[in-house]
Amino acid sequence: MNIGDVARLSGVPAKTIRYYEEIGLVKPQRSENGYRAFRENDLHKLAFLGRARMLGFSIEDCRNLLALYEDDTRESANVKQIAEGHLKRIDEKIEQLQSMRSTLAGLVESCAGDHRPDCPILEDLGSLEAGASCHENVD
Amino acid sequence: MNIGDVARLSGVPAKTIRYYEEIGLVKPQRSENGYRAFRENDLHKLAFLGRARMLGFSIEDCRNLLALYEDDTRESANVKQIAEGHLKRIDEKIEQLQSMRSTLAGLVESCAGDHRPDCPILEDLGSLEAGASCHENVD
DNA sequence: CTTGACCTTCCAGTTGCTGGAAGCACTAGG
DNA sequence: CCTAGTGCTTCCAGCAACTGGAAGGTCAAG
Repeated sequence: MNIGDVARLSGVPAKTIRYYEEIGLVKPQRSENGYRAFRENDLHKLAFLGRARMLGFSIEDCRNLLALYEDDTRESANVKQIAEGHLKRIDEKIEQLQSMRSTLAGLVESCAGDHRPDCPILEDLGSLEAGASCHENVD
Repeated sequence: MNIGDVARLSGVPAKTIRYYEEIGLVKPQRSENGYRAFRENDLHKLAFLGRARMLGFSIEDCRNLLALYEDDTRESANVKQIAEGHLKRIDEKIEQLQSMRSTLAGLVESCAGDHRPDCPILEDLGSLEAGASCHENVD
């Protein structure tokens, strides 16, 4: 199979597949003409990666999960541990976003949104006290 | 004020302040010795930026908000529009994360997490059907 | 006069791709 | 046999929003 075929079948864009090869996640063989030659196994790996990425796993998590996927002697505890770690990170992110959301929603609601310049949103943002002390990374 | 002072007072790291200058968000003057010389106004802008970033506004949003902040003839409707747009993006992100979360939580729960290799998480990730058709960007 | 804290610039790296240019490879049609 | 069109290759650049570090200038205290 050429890269276009696996791209279609796995749902992972060709560009991304080349990138995954570059960082060592897949290692397709090469045909005489220099084209990447994918086997069934590669296709499965790519689908695996696509799905894992859709669930928000980092590339490094994916690398580890893939290693476990390929390892018949794995212990499911290791898989679960990675998944739980990720779940925790998701929960933290959700909380952070919800906290942002509630602040922002409050501000939006309090703003008239008319032709006048008065704006509680800008007033809040401009207040020195509001943020000078706390320091979170949102991402 | 030197950069260290405004960094302390605004809560924005010095590195980040230099970056903000580079991309034109602040334009501090310079002292004889080449040091950046910040005035009260710059300090307020930086605090504004810090707070806006904490609420998840993009740099481009911040640029626009800052312009409105500085513009006495603004209409609060413009501010509100930016804030509402951002609020919508936050809500979408939250939904996406919650959808991930529920899938992942289900998988985690179904995994024994013991010394045996059987693992529903890996089985799900490995299934071709699961993700080949849908294509979202998570961020 | 030296130490240390501060400041400067510039360059590289982060995460996970994505777009584009330049250039082969292959297939179908005239 | 030539050509057009599609698909493949590599490499380089760029996105967001910083962050770290090197190499060096500046300033106040002891």
